[in-house]
Amino acid sequence: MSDSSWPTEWLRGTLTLAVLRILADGETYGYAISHRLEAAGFGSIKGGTLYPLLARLENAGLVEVTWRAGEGGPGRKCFTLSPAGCEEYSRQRAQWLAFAEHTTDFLKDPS
Amino acid sequence: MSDSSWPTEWLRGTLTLAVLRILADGETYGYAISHRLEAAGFGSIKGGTLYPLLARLENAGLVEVTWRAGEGGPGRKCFTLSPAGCEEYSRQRAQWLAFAEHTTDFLKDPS
DNA sequence: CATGGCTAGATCGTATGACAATCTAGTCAG
DNA sequence: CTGACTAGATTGTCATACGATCTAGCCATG
Repeated sequence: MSDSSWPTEWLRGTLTLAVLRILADGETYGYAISHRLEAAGFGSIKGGTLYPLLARLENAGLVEVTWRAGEGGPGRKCFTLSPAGCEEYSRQRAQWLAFAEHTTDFLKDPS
Repeated sequence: MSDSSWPTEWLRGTLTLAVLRILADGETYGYAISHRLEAAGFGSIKGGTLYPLLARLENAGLVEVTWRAGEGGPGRKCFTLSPAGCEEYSRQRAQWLAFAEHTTDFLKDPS
């Protein structure tokens, strides 16, 4: 439990969903997202991973972007879930819960 | 149920574990593994995915390989879990169960 | 006997995407 | 002025999943 870094291959798939999950809590920005991911046990996600991912979300119309002047720091690019993003999040969330259950069963069942 | 295979990004991470799971039932060969994966709801895994994966397992010393003459067909390359493979499987299995629980909690908890 | 279909394994080229390293730029403390 | 921290972004590299394709053995049909 202590170190709790999951294999990166597992995180890769979940990362988009995890980001959607965080965005579902309300507007945030990249830097904060990376900290929340780390706090949530997803390890430290690097800029080279996170920013392209956010760009993909933006590109897919799942998030809306606003620039805000930073308080005590540089400007922030803030992200909110678009309606399509909310929908996509619910869909993926439900699907992941089903997937987790499915794989759990698969691993537990004898043959 | 049947048609909707999971997003490939999710399968990617789980695929190795799923193969280990199947190998844990005893000796099999590639072609049969791909059928069992499909039957288990992992979609149809192509040769270009499965054989390199099996080669990686072999390379890592997690499986042992035997050639057997095919009954009514070409020869088969049969795989068994090595002791190290058994250990690795238990480890990954436990870790995945924990991971599934962790992500489930993460998705369910409000903020 | 020739053809096509099934089993079985393997390889190649392409595309995706995660990561480390690096860069710019703003603020603040010393 | 310098260094630390926040914040976003880019670049190059590496791993790997996939589709397509190939070889090869066996069988049934025509």
